[in-house]
Formats: sequence, C-alpha cells, structure tokens
Amino acid sequence: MIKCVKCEQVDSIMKAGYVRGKQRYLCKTCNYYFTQSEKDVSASSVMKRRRHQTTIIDIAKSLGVSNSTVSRALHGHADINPETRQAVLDKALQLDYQPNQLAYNLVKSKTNTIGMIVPEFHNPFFPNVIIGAHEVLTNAGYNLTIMQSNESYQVEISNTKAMLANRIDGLLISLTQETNNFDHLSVFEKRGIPLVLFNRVCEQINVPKVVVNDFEASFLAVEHLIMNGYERIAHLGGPLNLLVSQERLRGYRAAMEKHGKTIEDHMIIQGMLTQQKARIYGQYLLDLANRPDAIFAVNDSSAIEIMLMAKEKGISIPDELGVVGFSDNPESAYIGPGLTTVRQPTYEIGRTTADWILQLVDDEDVILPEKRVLKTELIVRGSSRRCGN
Amino acid sequence: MIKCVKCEQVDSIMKAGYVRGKQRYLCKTCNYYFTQSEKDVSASSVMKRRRHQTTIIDIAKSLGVSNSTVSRALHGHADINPETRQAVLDKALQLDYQPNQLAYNLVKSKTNTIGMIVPEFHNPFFPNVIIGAHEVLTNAGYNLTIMQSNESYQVEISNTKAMLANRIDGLLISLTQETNNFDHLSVFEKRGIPLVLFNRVCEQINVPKVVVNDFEASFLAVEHLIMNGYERIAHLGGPLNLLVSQERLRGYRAAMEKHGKTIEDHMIIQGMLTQQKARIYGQYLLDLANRPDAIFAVNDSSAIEIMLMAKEKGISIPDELGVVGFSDNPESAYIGPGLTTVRQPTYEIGRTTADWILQLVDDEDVILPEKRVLKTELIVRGSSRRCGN
DNA sequence: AACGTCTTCGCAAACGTTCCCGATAGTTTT
DNA sequence: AAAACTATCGGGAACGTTTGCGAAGACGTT
Repeated sequence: MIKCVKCEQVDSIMKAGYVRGKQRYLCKTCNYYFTQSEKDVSASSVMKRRRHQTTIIDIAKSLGVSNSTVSRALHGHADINPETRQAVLDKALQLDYQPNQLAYNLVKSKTNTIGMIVPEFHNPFFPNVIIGAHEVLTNAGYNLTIMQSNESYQVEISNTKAMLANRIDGLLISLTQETNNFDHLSVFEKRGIPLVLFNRVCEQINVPKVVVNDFEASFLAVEHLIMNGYERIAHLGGPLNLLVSQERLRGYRAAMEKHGKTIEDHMIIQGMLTQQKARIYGQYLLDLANRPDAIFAVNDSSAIEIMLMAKEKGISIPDELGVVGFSDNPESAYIGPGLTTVRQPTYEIGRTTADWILQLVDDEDVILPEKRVLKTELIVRGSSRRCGN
Repeated sequence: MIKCVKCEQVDSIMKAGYVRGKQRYLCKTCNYYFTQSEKDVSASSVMKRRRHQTTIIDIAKSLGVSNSTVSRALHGHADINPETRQAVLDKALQLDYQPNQLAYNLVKSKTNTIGMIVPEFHNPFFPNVIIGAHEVLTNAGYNLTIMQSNESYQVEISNTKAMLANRIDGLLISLTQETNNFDHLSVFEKRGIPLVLFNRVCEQINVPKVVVNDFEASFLAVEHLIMNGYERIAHLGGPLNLLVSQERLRGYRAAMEKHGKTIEDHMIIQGMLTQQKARIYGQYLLDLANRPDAIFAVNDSSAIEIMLMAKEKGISIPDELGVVGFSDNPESAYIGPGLTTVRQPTYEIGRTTADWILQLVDDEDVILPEKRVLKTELIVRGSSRRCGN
C-alpha cells in the first residue's frame, strides 16, 4: 500500500530505517528515499501556535490591499490616496497594530540606538554624563543602551562585540584603565560606525573626543593652594595609564614649578583610588615625618577620605592641612568646612558627546576628528581657604 | 526597433509617456504597457553599493556548504561534523564575521533586552536602582535600555510604545506621578511580555511589584523624633497620587496618633518637592507663628533645604528643630550635624526587580503576582539626636 | 539480502518590513 | 488621436538568521 512518491510504484518499496520517529522507505526502481509519517501531525501543528501580533500583512489582507500600500500609508509617504490612507490608519488602530521595529531594523540595517560604554558607575560622574547624553538622544528620537566595562579590558572588548552585533548606529565610549590596545575600536571605523570618545580618551585613535581641560584645572587648583600659603603639596593621582591622570599630574607639576616649590617624589602617589586605597595612601601621607601641608586629590571621594582621617587625627582643616578634590560630588559642598574642588561639566560632557554622535550618524560626510575641551570650574570652599581670599 | 516584450511585434508600438525617467511604450496589438530604460543602469547599481558586512552566507559560499551548516556550526549545535565546524569557525574568524543580532531578533522574536522606564534621573535614587538592575541583567547576558518618562504620563505612554516596537523581552517600570490609567501597561500582559513595577507602583494592575516598607519606615522615623522629645512635627510629603506618598503619610499619622500627638493639618504639606518648592514650603513652616519643632521630609534634598534655611534663620539643629529626611543621599552624611534619614536599599531594589524579570522571561509558567517589600534602615545622625540616645 | 541506526548536511520556509519597479487608468496637452 | 502627465496601487526582492524536515550515505545486525 506504500507508493513511491516518484515512480508511483508499490512493489519495489522496502523499509529503510526510522528517522525522527517516522518510517523511512526506499524505492528500488527509482532508488529514491522518502519518509512517511505514521501519526497525524495536526496535533503538533496546533501545539506550536504562537501568540500572534498584528502585522502589516494582517492589515493589508483585511483591507484587500497590498503590503506596500499599508506601509506607505503608515509612513505618510506619497503615492497614496488620502481615503486609502485613512482606511489603513483606522484599521491599524482597530487591530492594535504595533510596528515591528526588529523587521525595520533588519531591512534598514540601522537601529536608532546609540551605545554607550562606561568603565564604572560608582562615582556620580558617569551617571551624570549618561543623564546629559540621554536627554539629547531622546529628544532626537534615539535610544540609548548602556554597558559597563567594569574597568576590564576584556569586558570592554566583549561589550564592543555586543554593540556590533546589535548594530548600534553610533558608540560613545570612555575607556578602561587597562585599555592599551585599540583594535576593537578601529573595527567601528572599518564598519563606518561613528565613534566618540569622552573623558577616558586616547591619542592612538583618530576619532572625535570630548574632554575637560585637566591640565589647566589641576594647574589652577594647585596654584590656588599655593596662593593660600601651602608649601608642601602632595598629589593623590589616578592610574598613570589614563591620559586624565597624566594631564592632572602635569598640571600639578607645572604649578609647583612655576612657583618654585620643590616636588618631592614620595609625595606623589598614583593609582586606582578605591576608598580602601585612599585610606591607605592618606594614612601614609598624614603619618609622614615631614607631613604635607596640603593634598590635591584627583577625585572627591579620596579628598573626603583624607578630610575624615585628618579630623580623626586632630589635624585641623584648612589651618594645618589644605585639601582640594576633583569633580564636585554632591557631598563635597556639605562636608566639614566644605571641600574645594574642580567642578566638571558632567551634563555638558554627555550632551556634547551625544550632539556629536548625532551629527556623525546623520551626515555621511566625514567630519574631521577634533578634540573638544570643556571648561571646568574651581569651586573654592573651606578646605583650602586660609588667607581670607 | 522597439519590440513588444509580449508579442514581439515591432510595428504596433507607440510611446506612452515617461515614468521615472524611462520611456514607456504601449503595444497596440496585445495592449500591453512596458518601459525600457534609455540609460544603462550599471552606474546606479554601482552607486548604491553598500558597505558589506560578512554574513553567514559569505562563509557558506566560501566553504561550499549551506547556510544551515554554518549556522549550526556557529552555535555548537548537534548534527555537525567536528571538522566542518572547525573549518567554519576558522573561516568566520578569518572573514571577521560578526553575527547580525537584528536578523536573529527578527526570527526569534526576542531581543535579549530588558527595558526600564524611570520618571526622572535627578535624585540619586533611580540611577542607583539602574546600577543594581544593570549588574544583574548584564551577568545574565541581557541588555538594558533605559527610558525616562520625565514625570509625564504622555511621555510614559510613548515610551511604552517604543518599548513594544523594539520588542523588549521584559519591562521594569516606575510610574509617573501623573499616571492614573494603566491601559498602556495591560498591553504588555496581553502580549505576554513580563512586567515588574518598582518604587512607584499601583494597585490597579496585577503584576509583581518591588517596594520598600514605606509605612513602617515613616512610622519609625516619626517615632524616633518623638522619642527625642519633639512634639509638633510637620510633614513635608510627596504628591498624594503616589502610593509611596500615601504610605509615608500613613506612617506619619500612625506614629503621631500612637503617641498622642495632635496632628495639625496645616503642618502637613504634600506636593512635588522640587528644590524651589522645598524652599517655599520650608519658608512657610519655619515662619509659622507656632512653628514646628521638627520636620519629617519625604526626601533628603528637601530636608537639606530645610536645614540650610534653619541655619540662615539662626534656628539651631537639633536643639530647636529636628529634621529627618528620606533616602540617604550621599550629601546627607556630611551636612551640618548630619541628616537623620531613611536609607533605601536602592541597589537591592534594582537587583530584585531584575532578578524577577529574568525569572518571568525564562519561565513560561505564570508566577503569581506578588509584592516584595524590601527593608529600609533609619540612619540616625545629628539632625534629630537631642536626648543623647 | 533485508532492515535498522547514525551522522552529516542541504533546502526552503519563515520572521515583518521597506522600497524599487512597473502596471493601470484617468486626464491633459500637443 | 497620439503623446505626456498624474495619481494609485501591487509584485516581489532584499535584509540575515534559525530550524524543521528530508536526503544521502556509511555501517551494523539479523
């Protein structure tokens, strides 16, 4: 009773094993393998019935028009009769049509999404940058997906890969302190995906960058300390492979040299300033035989840690110890006599990078790589004001 | 010389206008319209040559196998010869293949992305929640896209629409203070997209919620004030359409009543506490003829504003005025005598919501809606410590 | 020889859009 | 009346995957 599906023969059929639960046959005459399901498959086909979302095709069918017409109507394109358009729009509303962005993305090969990779979240700096960028991107109709490299080069690489796979339209990135190789970034250039670096930038790659005037800011901060009569100023700096750390160190040195202060190498400490590290370094500096009379720290949390330790040790601020931080965290305005610090325009950084990426995404024309330097502001508070000025 | 493309006739051809730059003809015999481009189209086809990214098809072609084989090899599926797989992997590396997540998303109808909508960014509360959720989601291999409703119901609706269009796998949302209608949320239920509410929740919709023990926290905070000898305690509350505001007000009232304190209605102010509003309300309260001897504010920024104003007016804290805030912002530890406040487990809130949405995304089985209540902690500082306890 | 098992791979249909072309018909100009 | 123009609409390829199902052998077992 089994007929070959090709030659319609019945005699020369022989069994040839099972495949996925179905009997398999071989026709000896035409030498053709074929299978025949024993059970009806209706049950399984019912099983995998998925939740259906109304598509353009549904609208087209129910209106008796073509997909293209519906698509045109939905997008207010030309070549469409106003009545037809209205009918489509009504039907879309009635069927609760929600466009499938995924299909759109695939065909257009763009996602209306900008990616952002930041090294960490724990200082308020990056969250604020995100807020600024988010505002600009949202207003321009773009989404923002954020990833966190956690200061790890390997994670940064996997982040960029994920960004590539997700076909973001542009990338905003602030580098890891471990990042010394930039191949994972040049991939974006090759792919024609715009890229903007901010804060943690590098010189080795030729893309737009947004930074602040770290050198100048440090210079002014240290000069401010000197003007207030501090002589032996220590520097608590960040890891030296970061450009920002180098620049801030340069500013410190320049100010010291300009005013003829001797720079004592053991008073310069560079490294990743976790809270624990800040305490250790602070301990070291404050217990020094010939202890510094001021400390310029590269972030506010370290500066505050120093202030707390000084308070514990009975060292008065600003009389016996001047302290200056960097970034103007919210708590810096309220602690002790107030922490003098360098305010970074965080929102502005976010807005600027976002503005820039939007330009690059929209314009196909290559815009020359440029470094945009935003201005910081020295906020003078009690922790460094010793001369009444 | 023009032949009809159907009947091959030459004589009965006549011109019939232009369409998009091409001459159009009509064959009179077979009554058939057709066009014939005058210029060669090679130029234009070269023009629109797009940047090509290597696809699975490229690998398949260069290896002489089929797409399916490549796909299976790339995903470590079964039914694949180890040698073939290795060849595919090598070729993929060689051609710098990056999978196209968009195509994957389309065919799988999922995006590996969780959406999050928050009303605002300016308090550190939501950024911290984001950090917690981000951590969990990243570890689980999910992306996070964040949108901001800006406390506007309309924006919230458009946000949810965008989330739907982008086919997120799950949504975390904290509602706007304007949100009284929840149709835009029930859409997610209908679509089978899991939803978790946090912080700004509502009772009208039956989904998992993550909140803190607002009532209890308020109760304890006010009781703490009473224990410290404060009698006439004012309450600076949030907008009353928010459940959190209602709960905190309830806690305030309960504590006052339990200890037999009279609740004076003009000492309860509810509203959106911007910095400006906080100043206005604070002014009002502190200038009252029979001024309160303590203020329980519903967030720290308002409490701090009160403290600053008290300082300006020469009202001593905590002797003449006790102040308690809510949320434990970073600056609260450092201001004046220290601000007593209710610490919210922000990271934990983020982690919990994220954990939950991941469960819902993975399990098709419906988990019963449940409200998870996280514990707050009363952080006692100088602004309310009057009895040495 | 007849039948069963196992491994490996290809075909082709989705997934839901967008958009290039051309088709059709009515109207206007030459 | 021929030619041109205008306004609408449909067909169908493309976007790059995944995956169900079957094909083609090789080999083992009665």
